[in-house]
Amino acid sequence: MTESLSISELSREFEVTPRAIRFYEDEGLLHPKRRGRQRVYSNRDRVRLKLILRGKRLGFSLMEIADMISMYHSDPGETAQLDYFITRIDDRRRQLRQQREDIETTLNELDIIEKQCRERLENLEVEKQPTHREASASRLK
Amino acid sequence: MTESLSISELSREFEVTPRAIRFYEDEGLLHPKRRGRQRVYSNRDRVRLKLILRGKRLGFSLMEIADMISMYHSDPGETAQLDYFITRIDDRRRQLRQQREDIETTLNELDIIEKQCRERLENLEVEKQPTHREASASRLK
DNA sequence: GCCACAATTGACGTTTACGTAAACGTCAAA
DNA sequence: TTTGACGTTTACGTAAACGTCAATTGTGGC
Repeated sequence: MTESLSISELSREFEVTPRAIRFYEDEGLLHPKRRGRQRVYSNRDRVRLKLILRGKRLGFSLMEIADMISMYHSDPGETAQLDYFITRIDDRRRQLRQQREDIETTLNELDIIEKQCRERLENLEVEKQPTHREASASRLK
Repeated sequence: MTESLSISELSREFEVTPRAIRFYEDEGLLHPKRRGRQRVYSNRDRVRLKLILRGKRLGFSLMEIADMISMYHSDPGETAQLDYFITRIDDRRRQLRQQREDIETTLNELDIIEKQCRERLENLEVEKQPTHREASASRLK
């Protein structure tokens, strides 16, 4: 059941180049098995790649992403390490909340801008047909 | 009332280096006035810088940010341009929504991870005091 | 066994977003 | 007048994240 994929299959599935995937491995973010020289990606690797790409969409650097992924599996033994670990989690959380806030703000602004655009569009439509023709309904181009 | 700032004042206010600010100008994202050779930043420039930094926090490239900022002020005259404009807005919106979704997912995962950490922490505390000492309250280091 | 094609491994190139250093102007305080 | 503290331009350096190209090396299919 543990599907194993070649690099090109994985590449197509996530729309990233094989080069990128190999690069992530060089950077220690992926550790596929090998069949001879060939890389074989397990389902676990797929999940990791998904995490990497999600991190990228959020603008994180590969190092930050590596750090986050390590959180998923690391099992720090000592209390001090656990404390530090939790601190790191908190930092990430703060950062993500900030981003979420930035997104809300930007989305609101986009709404306003689009509204202005649509108004401007309507005005242009009206200008184009200044005659007594009735309601200028939506015109299909 | 239109406060005018020097580059170092602006730099301190937003915690970016003067170098970065000049770079944004080179890239066409800022257009401060000049008093002689010196740059003078108006309130409008401050707002722009704020937008730039917000874009950066969201992981956008300077080019994308420039594009977004242009949306705030551009006044496309033709209908076709307006249509294209609205398309661009929609694209950005889609991207931002995706990011927001990614953030929610990640935040949830962080919650789970932290919870596991805290459980592990409690276990460690218990292990350290296996005697009949009463409730192990919080210890200050 | 041979061929086409996929995969691998270097190695160098490229873009983005600044950092850093050099060399100089400016103005006010000591 | 010297000395900082800023500011400017020019230029080169750099780290990150791949792209690109070449040279090999398997490897499945006939």
